[in-house]
Amino acid sequence: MTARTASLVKWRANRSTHKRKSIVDGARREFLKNGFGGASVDAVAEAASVAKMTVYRHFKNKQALFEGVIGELCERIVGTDVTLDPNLPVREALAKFAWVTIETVYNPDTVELQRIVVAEIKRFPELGRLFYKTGPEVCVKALERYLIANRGNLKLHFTNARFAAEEFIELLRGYTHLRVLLGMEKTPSRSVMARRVAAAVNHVLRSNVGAGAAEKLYKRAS
Amino acid sequence: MTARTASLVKWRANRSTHKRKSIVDGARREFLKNGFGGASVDAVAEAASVAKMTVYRHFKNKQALFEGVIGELCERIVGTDVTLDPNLPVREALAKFAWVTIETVYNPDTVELQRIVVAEIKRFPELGRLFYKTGPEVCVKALERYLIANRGNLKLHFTNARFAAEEFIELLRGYTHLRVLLGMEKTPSRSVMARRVAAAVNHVLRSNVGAGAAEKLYKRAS
DNA sequence: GTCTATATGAAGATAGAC
DNA sequence: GTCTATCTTCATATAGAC
Repeated sequence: MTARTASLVKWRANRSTHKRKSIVDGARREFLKNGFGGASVDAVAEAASVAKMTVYRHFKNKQALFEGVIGELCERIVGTDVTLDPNLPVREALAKFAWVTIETVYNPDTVELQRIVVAEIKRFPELGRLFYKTGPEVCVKALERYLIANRGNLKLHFTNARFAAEEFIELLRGYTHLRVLLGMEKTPSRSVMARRVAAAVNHVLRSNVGAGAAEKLYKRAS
Repeated sequence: MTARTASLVKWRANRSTHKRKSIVDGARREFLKNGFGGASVDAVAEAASVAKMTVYRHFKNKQALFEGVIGELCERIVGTDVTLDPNLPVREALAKFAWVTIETVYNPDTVELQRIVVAEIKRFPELGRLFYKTGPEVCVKALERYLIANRGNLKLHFTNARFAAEEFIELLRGYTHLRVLLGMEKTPSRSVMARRVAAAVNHVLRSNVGAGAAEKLYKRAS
């Protein structure tokens, strides 16, 4: 093989992976916007500036494409930093964790992802589990571990760490989340989020710091 | 018009409304099982034991049928008794309300309805509002009114009744609801529900009655 | 009002040239 | 690997007899 043909092969491979990426990007936009049924492969191809056949070259069928896109989304929505800093005072560690979590939960892409996963749960049951394991469960487990580790240090009011962790995130998410899912409200403002952070932290610690203090903790944390 | 033709007309009208009902029933089953896109009008017609044309005779198109079915479902899922009994002690009134609410929330039909409404929120934005107004909002408002009315009587810990009411229902629903929506768990057992009832009531009253007591309250209430 | 039979159109998937 | 053009299926919606 000459140097010239080698570089040609390489260029082709690069172009191929590049196209694959643009297909996945286009498919993500289309799926998030219109759902599985609403997004046509034609639309995906057009969004990716690619011929439809090229889509089928890279993915066996529409379902494989969907699974690929949603799987990738699930894994990247929760970043790496969902641990609670053991060096901070407990209240601050909780508040910082709460801020990271609530911003992820209310991220428009996350909301759209949850909608579409719930919508297609019958057709793709595995995606429901994947979403839960890569998203909510990661957060709950991190918090649970932290609560257990700090059980002795502080007067925390819980008998079951897992249960307490879930309540924490439940209160953090709040009723607003339902309205957002139902398309009645946009992403909540920072002050609304601050209120939720305060509610969650106060509940697990059983004390009374207002939303203002939570806002300060946000500034310090970010 | 003779008596005989009159009765014939009446019989025909009855048959027509009867068919309409069976169409709506069949459509509800199909839509709840397969969603809007997954349910074909053919399937609806077959489920209703009716020719497809008859479906189009009663409903302009598939979307009108869907809106009719979902609308009807929304309105009947929340029964009439979402008021809090002012004659009961506060704790019992709250627990009774909580039981009625949580059983509605976790009713399989309700879960499926929420899934499908969320799924089709882009295509049918009004249905999201309808669902919220006829379901969650009714509960929140009833509780909010009750909390305001009883603010003076008892040492309740809230500054904003609306907010407290939402937190109550949020804790009542619990994290389990997410797992149910994601298809990972079935309808929770009565003991799990009792735990949730206790969590919600305790939170709003800031005290400590366990799930066992809530179970007793359930028996007394039903 | 209800049925059988059919038109219309959209969308998933493929054939074959380059 | 990528494209244009095409096939096929299936679901919405309608026409016309009874």
